[in-house]
Amino acid sequence: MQISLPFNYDFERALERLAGDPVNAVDLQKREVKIPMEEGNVITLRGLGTTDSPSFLLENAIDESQVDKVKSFFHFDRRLDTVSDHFRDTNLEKLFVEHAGTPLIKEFSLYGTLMKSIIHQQLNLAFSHVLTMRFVENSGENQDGVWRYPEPEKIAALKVEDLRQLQFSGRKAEYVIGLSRAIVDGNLDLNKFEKMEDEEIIHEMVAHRGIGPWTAQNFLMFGLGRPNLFPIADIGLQNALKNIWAMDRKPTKEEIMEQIPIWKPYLSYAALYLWRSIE
DNA sequence: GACCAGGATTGCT
DNA sequence: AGCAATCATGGT
Repeated sequence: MQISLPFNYDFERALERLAGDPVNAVDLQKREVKIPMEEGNVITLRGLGTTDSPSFLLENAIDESQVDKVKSFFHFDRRLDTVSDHFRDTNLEKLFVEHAGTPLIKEFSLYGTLMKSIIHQQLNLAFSHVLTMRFVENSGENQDGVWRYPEPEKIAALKVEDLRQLQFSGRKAEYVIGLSRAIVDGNLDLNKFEKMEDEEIIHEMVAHRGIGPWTAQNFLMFGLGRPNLFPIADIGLQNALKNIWAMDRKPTKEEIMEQIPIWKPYLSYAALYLWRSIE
């Protein structure tokens, strides 16, 4: 089926960012991405139009609800011009002109989002991508050329040593296995978060060992697609602000906090574009 | 060979 | 409540 949007949408930039994660199957030449659906099939989404006149070809959906899911993953219902307008006359104006029309794409798996966030804690991007790939190669499965995160049951049954062999730290292995176990046991229900408020979700998530503020905020941004998160503990964001603001040191948490009221309710876009600015 | 990376936990004041 | 040590490895 074909979909067109009544507002600007920069699919190229969205694909470029997706392509930065080797777990994703992105073809920049064909302008398409494969989406492993939880129902078991793989959907292909291809960009046909331009940023000014965006349209898409969506193939292999098994029903209308899957089409809605893909629309949700890619935020086809969220206007982006209002986001850039909000940052006019702020100290991020240039950044938002540069990235105007760039959507916040959700991860295709809530569980995968959480695992990836844990794996990315404290590590440089290159190495965290290596670890994430080892994780899916070892326990997930490849289907039609795209990697699918494993079921939490499979990870819950692993031993710390199994992940240590993949060069996970012992603690990171404990987090990954422990959280998978919590999901299997029903103590952590990622699906119910869909209908909850940001603060309530964060409060519940950080009670679990291995999930701190940064991880919860990342989950909200990239798992649920929430528009108003800024993981202030993130070194990358601090370095990006240092560059944008031409400082000779990273800004303090207090200096960043001053800007939060100005940037809201689109903090996630500020974070997304700041990350893009240093990639 | 330090020091830092898209942090979180633990134990000590 | 706030700080330092700890974690594992790769890049600079």
